[in-house]
Amino acid sequence: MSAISERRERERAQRHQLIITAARELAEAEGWEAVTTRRLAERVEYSQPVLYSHFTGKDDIMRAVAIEGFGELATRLRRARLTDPASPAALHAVCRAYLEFATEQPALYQAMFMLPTDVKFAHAETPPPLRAAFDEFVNCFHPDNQRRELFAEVTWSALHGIAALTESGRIPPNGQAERLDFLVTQIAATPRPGV
Amino acid sequence: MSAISERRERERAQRHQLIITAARELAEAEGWEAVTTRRLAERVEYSQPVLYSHFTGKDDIMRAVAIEGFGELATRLRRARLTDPASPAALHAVCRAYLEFATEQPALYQAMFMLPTDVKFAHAETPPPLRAAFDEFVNCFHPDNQRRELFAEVTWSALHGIAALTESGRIPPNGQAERLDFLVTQIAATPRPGV
DNA sequence: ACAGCATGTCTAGCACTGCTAGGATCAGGT
DNA sequence: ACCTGATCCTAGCAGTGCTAGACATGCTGT
Repeated sequence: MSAISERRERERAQRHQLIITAARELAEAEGWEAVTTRRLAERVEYSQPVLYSHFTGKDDIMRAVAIEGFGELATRLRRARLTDPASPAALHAVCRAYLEFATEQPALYQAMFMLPTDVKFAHAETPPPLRAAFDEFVNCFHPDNQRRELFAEVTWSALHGIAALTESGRIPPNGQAERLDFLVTQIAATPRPGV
Repeated sequence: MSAISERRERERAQRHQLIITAARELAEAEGWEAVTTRRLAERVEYSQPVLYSHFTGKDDIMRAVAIEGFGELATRLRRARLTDPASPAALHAVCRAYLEFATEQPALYQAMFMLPTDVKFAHAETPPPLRAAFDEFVNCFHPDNQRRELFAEVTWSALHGIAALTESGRIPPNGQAERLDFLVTQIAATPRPGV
């Protein structure tokens, strides 16, 4: 392997990442429906078919963006949890961090959790960063709690519901803090009949 | 207005409904991405432009399907609530009915709550059936509860999260009952520090 | 009863989409 | 110096939502 082909391989890897970043920026700026292969190719200053030498298609590019997002989400959730590891505070911090992530980067969040995907979630082939992000929720609950996974699953689902409905304009963006407080309070509560 | 033009208007109204039903069936059978204006036109046995004499475009057809769904959802939720109006049981029944609705008719649910839309939700122009559906959640909580709307909002969001993540394969379909039980228990609980 | 108007419908086409086949260009090794 | 293989681009395909213009039909005023 010559130095020249090494350089080529390096450039190829850079271009791979360039495509991912360009797709992400374009989606964040104008939405995923504006991310067409032509515009993307123009943006990375190559012709359209070059995209298909890196990815199998548009879906594959979106999947790459999503996986990049899983890593970032995991680190943000982890940092939030470790900032205040006391029991209910940690859950509250992680949940807030999750909602912030979703609102700050709506297109990225869409690629990760809303648009059709074939990324395996609760599965053996689950990307490790995704599993890591989920585990941040699990770790908010006491290790003795045998239903931690269930707790985490429902918490995550509820947060996703809030994020998704807010992003599509089906829930007013105001009062997010109240919803968050209420959700965390109830999840962390010891069941007692009431209402 | 002659009898003939009355008949025409009647036929036109029928065709309007026919388009909506055809779109809905096609979406339910093969997903919304398979609902193209050409296939839809072929299905109703008219040419493509006829669709545009009834609706402003594909979005408009999907909105019509969604609005039809809001009515059906409202009646189902209402029936569930009235079957067992006692306090926590009603909430449980309504939530279960919501999830059943989402799983039984995934494409319809998508049009209503997942795909981009410009239907106003918490707003003056909200379609009455949608408001009625939401009120079924509100009515699960005691009228003295000054935060009923918040309760309902978060409950709905959590259910939507579960439904959305399940439908897109991001959550395994098994264990839906456990998630439902847990959610309702926590929402109905009187807050007490725990975990 | 008939000309003219209005309504309704269709064929054909536009600009766009994701994706791909084929040829041209250029570097590498012999 | 030549061949080989990889790389990249131009051009094109089938399909998308949507629309303009032609055509036929049937209602209406004289």
